Amino acid sequence: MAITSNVSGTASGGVRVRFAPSPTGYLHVGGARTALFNWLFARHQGGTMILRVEDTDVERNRPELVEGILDGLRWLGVDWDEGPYFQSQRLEMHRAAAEKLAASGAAYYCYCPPEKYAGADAVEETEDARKEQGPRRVSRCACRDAKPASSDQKPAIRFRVPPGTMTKFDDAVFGPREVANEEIEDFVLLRSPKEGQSQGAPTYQLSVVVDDIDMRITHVIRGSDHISNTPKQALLYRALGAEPPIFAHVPLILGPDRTRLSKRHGATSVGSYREEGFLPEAFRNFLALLGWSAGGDTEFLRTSEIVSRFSLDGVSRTNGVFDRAKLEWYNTQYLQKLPVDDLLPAIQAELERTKLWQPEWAGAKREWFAKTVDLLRPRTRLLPDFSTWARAFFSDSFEYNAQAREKFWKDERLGAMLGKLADGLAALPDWNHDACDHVLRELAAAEVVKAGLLINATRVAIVGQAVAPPLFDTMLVIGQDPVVSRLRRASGVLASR
RNA sequence: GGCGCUAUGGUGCAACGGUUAGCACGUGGCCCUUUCAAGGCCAAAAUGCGGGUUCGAUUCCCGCUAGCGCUACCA
Repeated sequence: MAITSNVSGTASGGVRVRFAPSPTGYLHVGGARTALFNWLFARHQGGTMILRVEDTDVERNRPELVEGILDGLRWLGVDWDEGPYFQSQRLEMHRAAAEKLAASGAAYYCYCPPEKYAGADAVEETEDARKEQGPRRVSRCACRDAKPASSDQKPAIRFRVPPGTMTKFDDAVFGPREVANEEIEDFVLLRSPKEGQSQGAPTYQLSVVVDDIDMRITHVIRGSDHISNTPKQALLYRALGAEPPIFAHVPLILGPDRTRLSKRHGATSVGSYREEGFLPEAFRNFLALLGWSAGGDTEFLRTSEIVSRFSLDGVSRTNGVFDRAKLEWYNTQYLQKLPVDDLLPAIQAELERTKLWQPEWAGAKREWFAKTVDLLRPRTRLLPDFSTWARAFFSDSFEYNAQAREKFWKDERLGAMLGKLADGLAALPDWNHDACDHVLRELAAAEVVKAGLLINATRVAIVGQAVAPPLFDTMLVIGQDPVVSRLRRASGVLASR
């Protein structure tokens, strides 16, 4: 093919896959999963992951969204070895392919006005007609056989679907497919040029195939909404003298009402889950197991395990519902089970975001930080919990939760008792769990109240929350001086009400 | 309307001719816990319907139904 390529000419051989988003919106979870499956397949096979931006739709295209999509992929941990290539910079190559096909007779010039085929009116007109006719073959344009006598319309190029045969392709998920060519329309390859333009724009069908051939893609892994288009592409491959790749169509992700996941269902962008404070690895684990099965047993799989187990064989053919509750479960599992050191960077980032971070926690007080995170994590669901719910562990400036006060600061005597507790604790020569425990229980006995009353009230006093890790462990990480002063402050608040 | 795909508890998956149909999320209960989680244990909950094939169907075939996808000079 006499067309120029700007694809880097690395050595051939090996698996090559690509993720090809259109910058018409943010990276949504469906696209993210498609990207992830491509990536998992490439990494498992030791192949090459390519990123290609399909930005040929001038109308809907928003170049400024590209960076957001790339960011989403990076956050997800999906990296790529080549690209991003931009389809818009490859138009000449696509046009050349269309012209070549027209020249060889595999395609033809169509002089019909676009309105004849496109537009809401045209579709509706034929809709009724079709209902009465029942099963029928696709109609062929008259231009297929002869150039019309007169037309001032600049031509589009249509693919000439060969009559009388079946078109076949292999799908690693759905198995071998074949359709009668009579069911395939003569689809457009190159649009008729717009007013004032001399050249038409390539269509999606043409561009993907030309690019996939040029980039030597061996496996096309994409959403199953493309499966019906695939015969057209298989035809194009052969017309262009190339063997079609192996296709793998992955099931769609649905909302709770079983319709295709969309904004109506709430958050669908990967970015929104990042902002909510999900851990990328948890999100990845969740996404990987939606429409793919590792084989049964465990569902908590670190990324390296998923990579080593991933295979197209395990991909399901049924569309799946995006289950937010399960995603949250994954997040809590990662928050719980990860080696604490693996978690620290994400929590540091969260605390930096909320201006609570102290540099020494990564240095001299790193051990304290790890211990505190370890203490906190069984009770967290999302990253921001560390700077909201657990704020008092990282700052002296915190508020008393209204429900907590209501629940545990009811007793009138608490103001005085908390003051005495502060005194007792302040006198402690050694700050440890049992000593704190002892002081508190002694006081409870002396005041003839249940220890629980003091424990609960103290918790609110030192962390502002009704829910926190076990009290004496909490005291330990917060430290003697802060605990004492927080108790005095609370005592004052209680006394003055 | 046409063409195609799919069909196991509420959800995600397993069982790929022979199991008391398994696991996980969620739900309910119990244990643990002077908070709340986490954790442990237990429970309820499914093969869409109808025909075949077979000694035997969740599994294979056909029909129906339902859902979804495609049916653009969008991608």
